[in-house]
Amino acid sequence: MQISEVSKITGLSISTLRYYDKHGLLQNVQRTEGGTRDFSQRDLDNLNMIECLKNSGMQLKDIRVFMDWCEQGDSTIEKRLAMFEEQEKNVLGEMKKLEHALKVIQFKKWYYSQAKEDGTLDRIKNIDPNQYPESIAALYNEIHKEK
Amino acid sequence: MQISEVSKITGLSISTLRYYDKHGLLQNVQRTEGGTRDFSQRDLDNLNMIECLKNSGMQLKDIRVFMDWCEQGDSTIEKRLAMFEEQEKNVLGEMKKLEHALKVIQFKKWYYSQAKEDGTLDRIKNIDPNQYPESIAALYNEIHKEK
DNA sequence: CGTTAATCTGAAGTTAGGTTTATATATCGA
DNA sequence: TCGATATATAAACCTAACTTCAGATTAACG
Repeated sequence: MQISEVSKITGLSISTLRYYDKHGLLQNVQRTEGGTRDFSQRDLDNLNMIECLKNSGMQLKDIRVFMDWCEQGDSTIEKRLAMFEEQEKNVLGEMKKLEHALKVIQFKKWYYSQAKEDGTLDRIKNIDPNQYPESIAALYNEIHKEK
Repeated sequence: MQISEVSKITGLSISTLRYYDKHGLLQNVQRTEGGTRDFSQRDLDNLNMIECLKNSGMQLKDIRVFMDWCEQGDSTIEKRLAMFEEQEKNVLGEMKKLEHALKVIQFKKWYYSQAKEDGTLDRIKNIDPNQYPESIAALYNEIHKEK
């Protein structure tokens, strides 16, 4: 499978694929007689795993370490398990942050939609929080509760 | 309030605070006679908003635009509302990605915990997916269902 | 008042994750 | 086989978001 084909399938640019190969994220990509890369299904699977780990917030250098472990076989099973356990924590942490950000954004959406109706911020910015409608007050309290 | 104090409160480094000021993310930070910054509660509130928008995945240059709009008053209310609506979509998209990544990670945790018990990948890597325990099969199917 | 600690500025350096460019080969359809 | 594409490499370039550095000034303490 040629690099342009893999690019289309994965959505990664050709230069990114070459970059990943060069930096050891794909192991032993086959080459034709002439030297052009010949990707296999296994390479596609690896690219999928890389994409997932990237989406989970992992850095390429750490993904590379993981890929190396995969090459090394059974002796690295425990390390790989530990890595996924660690990464699960990271993802859950990121999700918490996003959830908080989402609440702030939703509160602000309400706030500015009120201002839009009024044509000015004057009223809304002076409202006492305990006069917010119930669902908004709930958001507001979650945003401002201490950790 | 001195820069070192703000640094402690926000957790941002002193150089980051100066960087934000220089790049227009904070408006009109007051200065003492001698020229040292004198942060106000309003600056702290702005830093909080910046932190939130950053956590939601927004870039500093876009946050700067938003901060400028805030300075400009009522004429930018609709723009600000539109920005939060857009940002809500972005956050929801990010959360979807994280949720997918989390499923893959949890599947892999199970996979490698099995391998760890066995001491080898030999058995687990050859199991047919429809022999996975029910909860794992559910994960597996969600991971592999097409979009 | 002196000195130690904190702050200031502009400019250069850093890291991650690519992209672009220049130049050279390879492969493919007619 | 020719000409048009595709691919290869190394090296330079790029952006975001900071950090570090050098040199100067200011503020705080005893």
